[in-house]
Amino acid sequence: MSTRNPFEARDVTSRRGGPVKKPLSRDAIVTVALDLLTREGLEGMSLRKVAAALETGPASLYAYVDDLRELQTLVFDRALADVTIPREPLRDWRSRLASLLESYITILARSSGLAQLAMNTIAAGPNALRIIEALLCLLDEAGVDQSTAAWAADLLSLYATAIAAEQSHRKENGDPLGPLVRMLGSVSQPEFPRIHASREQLVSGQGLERFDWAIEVLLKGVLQTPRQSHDGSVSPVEKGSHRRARHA
Amino acid sequence: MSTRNPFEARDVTSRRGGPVKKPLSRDAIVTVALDLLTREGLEGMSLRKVAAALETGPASLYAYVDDLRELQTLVFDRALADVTIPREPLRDWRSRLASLLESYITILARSSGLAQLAMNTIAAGPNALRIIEALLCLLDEAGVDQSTAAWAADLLSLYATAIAAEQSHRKENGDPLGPLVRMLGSVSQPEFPRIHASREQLVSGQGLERFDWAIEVLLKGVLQTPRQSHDGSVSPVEKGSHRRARHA
DNA sequence: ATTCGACACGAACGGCGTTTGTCAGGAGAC
DNA sequence: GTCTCCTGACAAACGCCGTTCGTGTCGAAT
Repeated sequence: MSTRNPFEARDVTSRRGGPVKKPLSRDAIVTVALDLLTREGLEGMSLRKVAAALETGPASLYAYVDDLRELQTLVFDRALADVTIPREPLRDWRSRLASLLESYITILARSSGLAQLAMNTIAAGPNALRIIEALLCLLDEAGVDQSTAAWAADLLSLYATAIAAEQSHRKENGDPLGPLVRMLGSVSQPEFPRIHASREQLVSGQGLERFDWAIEVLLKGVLQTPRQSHDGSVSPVEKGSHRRARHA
Repeated sequence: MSTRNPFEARDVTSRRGGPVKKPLSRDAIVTVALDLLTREGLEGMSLRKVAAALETGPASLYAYVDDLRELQTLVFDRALADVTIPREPLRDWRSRLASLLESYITILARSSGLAQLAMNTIAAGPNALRIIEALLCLLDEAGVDQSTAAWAADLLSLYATAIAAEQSHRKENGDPLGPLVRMLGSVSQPEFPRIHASREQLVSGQGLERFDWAIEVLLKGVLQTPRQSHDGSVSPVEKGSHRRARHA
């Protein structure tokens, strides 16, 4: 596998063409693949199926992507293009941050295929960067120092991805709660007393309710937990230099 | 696929046996599969490979597991058997909780195969329940009400799983930081100024450092964010009843 | 002794990702 | 204009996968 940056578009000029079939392009491949992923899940996005949808053979795709993994990465970033970055200047950062994460989760939870892909793919494309940049801006606006914000952005996106996967998994099963509820329902009280007592709460809070609580938790925690300096203490001088850097 | 509880051991008496081959058993299958997963990743745990390691054919495994998915679920829970639940009564809950999560992350991050499996599998087996029960106990000891603890346990385990996956992914690549660093290193400053400024911090803090900070964040947040009751307020009466239930 | 149920497992089916090799078309050089 | 080279297009093939089907064997029950 090459070390070429997969997000730089190769200038490939399609040699195929004619009155009947459209020329292939990476854009078309990613578009079709995302559609298949959304409708049929990760297994529905095989190279064969993508190629068939484009009326060609799977080997043709290798002129545009190195392998399936690269296609998956491109598809994931393409999906993130739909995430809305809130930009109203009069709106408080907290609300905008919650909206950003909510949009992210909504996009990912749209289909279990996408959520599953997100759980296994490093988000490093232009759209992912757009989102991280927005997170960092919002955290800065919240008064979080740059160093802490870096880790907080990671924490928030990790959690958002995990929540999206959880929601999409529940959405996928006709029985929305599925095997987990069956397991919790059959838990023996002497063996697992607290689980037994909490079994309804463990699966409660679908959609926004649990998300809202969790964002509260994460933001409260982040705002009160600046990253420690190397000697383990948070010094007022460090805070001061943070403020100066901001106006540079 | 049946609705049988996969964690209840089927009483299967092996009909195969003899001086040369050991009788198959579910335990042996799961053990071999976990070993293969650890050494060769998720793709290394195919039914064919597991069967070959047991000197049989893949079809033989269907007497013991319904399908590959069930085997994966069993393997995941088996791996969680190694998670250490801290039980020293004189040790404070915070320290024990951090140790529990650290043990969980260590086990999962042991191999990228296991971490990947954890990202795609609902933890609902006996060992997973053991961990959730311990989390709930510790949160109770921290003074967190039952309702909030239910969600907090979920939040903590989601995050721990995601961190483990992140760590295992980095561990797997010889270049421990890999494509993400390359991407961050080539980010353009005018387009993504905050990412550019934070690019080193975004990937800093391997191992315990970032984990310790994140646990601080999550615990601070949880302790200050009880779940709202249905009418949106937290009432002292509700806290009272929580305390009474505790001594019941 | 006979029958039944279930483990054991090879063969086969349909599917996958990827590589190899051939063809055809376009660009560039002469 | 002709020739050569490069590259997109893509069929065929390879090796691998999960699962089903069918057959054989053995032990328990009658």
